[in-house]
Formats: sequence, structure tokens, C-alpha cells
Amino acid sequence: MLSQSIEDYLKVIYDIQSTDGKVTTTSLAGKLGIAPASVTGMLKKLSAKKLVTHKKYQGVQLTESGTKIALEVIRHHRLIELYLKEALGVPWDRVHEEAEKWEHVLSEDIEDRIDKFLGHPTSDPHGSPIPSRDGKIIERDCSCLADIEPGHKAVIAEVSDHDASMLRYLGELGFYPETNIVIDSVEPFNGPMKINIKNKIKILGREVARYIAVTDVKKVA
Amino acid sequence: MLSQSIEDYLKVIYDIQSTDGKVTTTSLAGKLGIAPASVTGMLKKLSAKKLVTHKKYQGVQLTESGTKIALEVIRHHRLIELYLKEALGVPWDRVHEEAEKWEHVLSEDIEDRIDKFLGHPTSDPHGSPIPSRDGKIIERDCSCLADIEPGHKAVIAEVSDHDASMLRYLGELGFYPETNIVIDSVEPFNGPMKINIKNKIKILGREVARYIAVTDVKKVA
DNA sequence: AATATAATTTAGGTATACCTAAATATAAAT
DNA sequence: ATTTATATTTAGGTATACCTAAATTATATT
Ligand SMILES: [Mn+2]
Ligand SMILES: [Mn+2]
Ligand SMILES: [Mn+2]
Ligand SMILES: [Mn+2]
Repeated sequence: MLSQSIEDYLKVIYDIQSTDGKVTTTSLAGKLGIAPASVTGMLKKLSAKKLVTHKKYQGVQLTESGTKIALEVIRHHRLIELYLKEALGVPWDRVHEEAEKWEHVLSEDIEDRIDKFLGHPTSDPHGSPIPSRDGKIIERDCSCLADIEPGHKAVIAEVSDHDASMLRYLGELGFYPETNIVIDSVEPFNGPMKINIKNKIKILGREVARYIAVTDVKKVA
Repeated sequence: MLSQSIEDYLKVIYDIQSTDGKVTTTSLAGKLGIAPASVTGMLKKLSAKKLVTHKKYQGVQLTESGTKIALEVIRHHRLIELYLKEALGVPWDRVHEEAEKWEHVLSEDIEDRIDKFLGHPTSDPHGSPIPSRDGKIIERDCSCLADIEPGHKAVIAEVSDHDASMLRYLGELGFYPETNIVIDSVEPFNGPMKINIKNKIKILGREVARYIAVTDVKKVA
């Protein structure tokens, strides 16, 4: 059995790897909220367990078995988030924090029961894909909402789940995954965007728009 | 926040206190599956935190705040056991093991949601009482099934939850909490009992009967 | 190419929670 | 009342996972 810490490291390494590409000691330290020196120590351990390959001063990469475990933890996390929302009505801004703890104590048996209860879902409440039992994950290629130009429509794909208060804010505005939107206008100098959701215009700061990913971007007819 | 270890100690201390009365270093070590020397170390820590009172060589007792926390952990444990059974169909011989891990990661918010979902239940799948949110617990006074004499009827109150294979066995025979039984005969020399459950005679070894508690013992008319 | 800056690692240290072996206190037996 | 057996504690040690401060390496700047 792997420790909770190791599981969290693998999960975060996977996350950084699939967004930024390169996983550095500092980026890990930042996301995990611990000192870089501590990360170095843990990377040695992960390397000894053949979960990552680590060239000194050159960052880490998950091995095949490291990736497998990372995806298992991510599957746990996302299934739990969706389960908490669907079965117990936990609002979407609170499920992440709970899942962060539960992911480490979920047995395979309960995982399967939750998966079945939910009808084998493919994405969590924030739109992130849920890896399958055998470790397959569908990584859509998304664009950042902040970069979409006026006169385009799109579909919200994912919303970052790390800031609960931002999620509450976005929820009130209606920025849920799978929602259709049209970018009406974009102010210059990193200014706000006017976005049409269900025929209502919402104003969204560009900073916040950085945390929203969209797909199916098309010019409006 | 208290560690998982501390929570488990308090829970087990409560358990021994309410069955055997006196809580010794060795009894704790036995139930927790660790060395007595390790228990001594932890008891010092618990004592420093004012969760127990500890006179050297004389065992421990929970303080008021220690009792409160023990009951909180027990509430978590038992609510989770019942929830897993009711919401996810986990069989009663497997819920204990899961609850042993989940009890430490359950937030008060989710606890309340589960409690509400279950309709504010008062006992878990093995018949143990669930403490209320404010730390009240109804300890019925039960008799041990092994000690009931022939010609008496009784109601099954609790079944020990620690041995999964025994639970499976007892489940097949129909020994669930709240089941009415009649003791038909009892063989001497610690021999087996003939027990009538729903008009069928079941034969139960006396050793196993030690793990079943009953209430409402009355002479059959 | 030399130097300054930033990232990373090493060294040494802390807290938690366990362990075994040895010492000591309590309880039981003679 | 001694002796013996058992329970408990002390002493010393391990593994995990973090920390800060200092040293080292890599990268960027001039
Ligand atoms: Mn999440
Ligand atoms: Mn986590
Ligand atoms: Mn239990
Ligand atoms: Mn536990």
C-alpha cells in the first residue's frame, strides 16, 4: 500500500505533466504546499519505487506504473466528487475538499459500487474526465476561455476546482460544464469579457476566465 | 485536529471501558494490535492532551472531552456502516472494515447529510447504538446469548462486527439484530444451543453465541 | 565567457507512531 | 513475607514526512 503522501504526489505530478509538460521540484512544491527541499526527498523515494524517473536538476516524469497509480487516485477523486454531488447533494464548491481526503480510503469494491450507482460517468462536477477502471482517460484538447475572440461560440468543458469561492461565484453566473456560451465582446488590456449564457449577458473578468476551459469553438453564423 | 491513531485509541478505550470497565495497557495493545510499550507512549500523549487520566500502572479512563471525541468517532463509524449498507448495498460483513478508514475523514457536513439520508437512525447494521450528534448514546443492558437458558425467548440486540467470516455465517443462519428467537435447548459442557428463528431450528455453537447480545429475555408461555 | 540569479539538492533537525529488549512495579503464589 | 509471574514502563531505535539553512548546479544576463 502506498501512503497518502505518495498518492498525492503522483496525482499532482500527473496534473502538472498534462498541463505544463515539464514537472519541476518547485512546481510540485507549489501545488503541494510544501518546501522544495521536502519534494526532493520524496522524489528520491518515488524514484526508488520506480514510480517516476528523476534526473537530478531536470525534473521528473511518471513511469508507466506511476501513471497507472496516478490515474487510479484521480479516478477515485472524481468519482467521489460526483457521488457526493449526486447522492448527497453536496454543492460543487465543496466536493473537491472532501474528495481530497476520501480518495485515499476508497476500496476498489466501493469504487465499483459508486461507479455503478452513477451509471459509469465520464466526467466530474467540474467537467474533468474520469479515468476508466483500466486507466484510460480521454483528454480533450480545450482552449482557454480567456483567449477566445468575440463573435465565437463555445461549450464550457472544465472549470478549475481548487478555489471554492470562485466556484460559488461561477455557479451563480451559470458557468457550469456543458453550457453553451457566446463571446459577445472582449475589452482590451486584459479587460473583462461579455458572455452570452442562455440569452443573458454576463460580465466576466479575464483573470477568472483563465480558469475555464472550453471546446467546440466556432464562429457565430 | 487529532490524528487517526488518537481517534482509534479513544474509540477503543471507550469500547473496553463500557464492556470490561477497566482499561489496561495490555487490553488496549491487544485490541489495537500493537505492542504494550507503544501504548504506554501514546497514553502519555493522550494524558498530556487531557483526553484520558492515567495513573501509572493503573490503567486509563476517558475524561469528559475524551469521551466526547470517542463518541464522535463511534458515531462516524456506525453511520458510515449503515450508509454503506443502505445506500450502496455493501453486505454487513464488509462495512466495518470500510468504516474503520472512513470514520477519520468524514466531515461534520457530510455526517449530517448521511444522517438525514438515513432518517436519523439509532443503530448500525450490527445493532450497535449510534450516538447522537450531541454525544448521547443509549446503552441498553443486554445479556449474552450464550447464557440464556432453554425455554426463554429473546430479541437479538447486537452482533459483534469484528470477524467478517463469522458475520457471513450468522447472516446465513438469520441472526440479524431485532430478530425474535426462542432458545429450544442447550447442551451441557459448553455445548451447542438449539435456537428457533422464524419457526426453523438452528444449531449454534456456544463459542459463537458469546458474540451475540440479546434483550427482552422472557420465559416462554 | 564571466557573473548574477534562480532552482535544486544536501545537511541537519523535528514530530508522529510504531518497534524490541531491558528494567521496574504490581499482583499472585507459596 | 518472600518469591515468582505478569503487567507496565523506560530506553534506545526505525520509518515517514515534513522543516530551515547552507551548498551546489543550472540558467539567464551582461
Ligand atoms: Mn477535485
Ligand atoms: Mn489527497
Ligand atoms: Mn464496526
Ligand atoms: Mn479507525
